[in-house]
Amino acid sequence: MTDIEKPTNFIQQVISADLDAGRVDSVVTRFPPEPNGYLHIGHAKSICLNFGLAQQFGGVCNLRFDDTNPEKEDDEYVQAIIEDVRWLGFDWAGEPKFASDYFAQLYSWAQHLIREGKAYICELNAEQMREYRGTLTEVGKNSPYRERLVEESLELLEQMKIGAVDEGTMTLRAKIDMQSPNINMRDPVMYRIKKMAHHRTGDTWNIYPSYDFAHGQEDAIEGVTHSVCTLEFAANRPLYEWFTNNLPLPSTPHQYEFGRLNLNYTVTSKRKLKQLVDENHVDGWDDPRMPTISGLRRRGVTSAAVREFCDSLAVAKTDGIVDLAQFEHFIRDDLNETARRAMCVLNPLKITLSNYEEGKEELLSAAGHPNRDDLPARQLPFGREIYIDHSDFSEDTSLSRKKFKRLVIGDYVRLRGASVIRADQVIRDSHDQIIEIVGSYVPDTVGENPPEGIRPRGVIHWVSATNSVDCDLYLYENLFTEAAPDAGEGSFIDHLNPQSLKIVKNCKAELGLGDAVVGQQYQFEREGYYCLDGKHSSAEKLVFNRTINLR
RNA sequence: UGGGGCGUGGCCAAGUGGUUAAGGCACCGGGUUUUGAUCCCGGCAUCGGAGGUUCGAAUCCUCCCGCCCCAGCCA
Repeated sequence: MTDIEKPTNFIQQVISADLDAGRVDSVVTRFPPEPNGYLHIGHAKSICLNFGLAQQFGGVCNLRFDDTNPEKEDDEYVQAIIEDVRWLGFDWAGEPKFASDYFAQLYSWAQHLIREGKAYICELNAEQMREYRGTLTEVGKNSPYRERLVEESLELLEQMKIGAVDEGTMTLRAKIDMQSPNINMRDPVMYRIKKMAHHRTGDTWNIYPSYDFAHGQEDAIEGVTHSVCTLEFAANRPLYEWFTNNLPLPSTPHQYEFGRLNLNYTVTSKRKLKQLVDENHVDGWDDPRMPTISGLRRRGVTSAAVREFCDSLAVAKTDGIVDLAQFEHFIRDDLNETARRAMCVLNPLKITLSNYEEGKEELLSAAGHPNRDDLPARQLPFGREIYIDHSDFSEDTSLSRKKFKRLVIGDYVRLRGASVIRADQVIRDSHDQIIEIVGSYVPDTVGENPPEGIRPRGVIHWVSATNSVDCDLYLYENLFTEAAPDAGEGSFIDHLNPQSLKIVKNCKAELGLGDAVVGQQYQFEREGYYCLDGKHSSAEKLVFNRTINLR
């Protein structure tokens, strides 16, 4: 596509070096979401990175669900994530993987560490454990259970596993260093008791491995060579390495961290997105205002646009906030190329062309796209009565041609794909509101320049008043009024934009839009990009979502 | 404050001692245009600060300043 060589990021450099030095034979990456929510644009960056890396180096990428905490996880999320990754255009190696598939293996590795004297059952409760852990500036102190006998720990772990121990009373901990300046190394928890059914393993287990005890081992089992995660896990890397170094693993993966994506005027935290859904601030996870993959899809954003955007992002260790305008650029860029053109009048104002034969209707042909002839042409019914948008007419005839390239009394304008017309007279109702314009058309100007002396001020869109389809338009704005909804005091909820959804009813769309299908993008010329909403649209009522306006 | 990480134009960034300091977004001019769209042309920084090393530093050293992450039996 582009002949400009893209600079390589630091992870690509590491992989190249590993390949060159023979440290790895082929690349294996993974995208490891926890199925506790829907994927969002931030995940898209990680997905494009991980699957992209595998593609670039001829390796493979796994989709792995990190389902180590049954508390917040659900199969609903598993299915949604699978759909979203597919929609983004990626395919994983083999079947999706699950951390829960490795629970038995993890358990025996835990026993291994106990036997090696590197793990123990601790009976400190949560509060005590916090006290013993120390703080950022003070070292911690050893748990009184730290030197428990191996056999005893082994037996207690088994008791925990079968459900004979109460939640919160015991944990399995790695015996590392309570004096470590890295708090993550102060005897971290490997297993905690949760007498809770797991969405895949049911009630087989009463204990579940912690993220730290699970992640590196999952990577090792799958032969992941480069385990790429976000910056906040950097402090966990020594622990990741401690486990991979102290366990008899089938391979030794390595962790690399990059900066997660932050976008202004939106939130990208599963917790906050879930709150928006749970408190009904939005119409579900796939509300078109949500930065979720499903929301973007419903909004009409193409997966190509998401991919292009993600590829434009730097993979580095800086944590900046990307301007929403950058994402919007890629959305428009793709839609401009792919969206079919159509016309829709949001705020209809009737124009009667007095010199056009009454009862006559002709079919005009318009291009499906200005510079693509592979898209089918459209048929536009044209007659004596048409609609234009109210905002395309002004009574102020002093407006300069340059400033107002639309219709004014006594002047001409080109109807897109049709004739040049002139406005002659304004008709008002009893409240002095303009309800109709009487005008005239210039014969033989369809696809032809008007005669000398007639200079249209501009080109406006229109639709037949007698042969069109009605529809409602959902216009979306940013969900938040603040660039950084999370910043400052108060809740991000306080910064919700009350104007984020505006519904415009009874719009007039060109006839062909009656056959619009979900998943097809349209550009309503001079208005913006739209798509049929799968949730609100029905046979009787067409509903279109505005993906984004034109610049 | 202990540990880890990061600071290049309004935003995202490339840059790994010698280049006129890439590119994209945004913005501002101008041209084309039956979408005030697209497209095209042009404009737009001395690199957090201060010292130092060097013939030469955004790139190396020192000190300072600022921001982010870690004190869940979350991930």
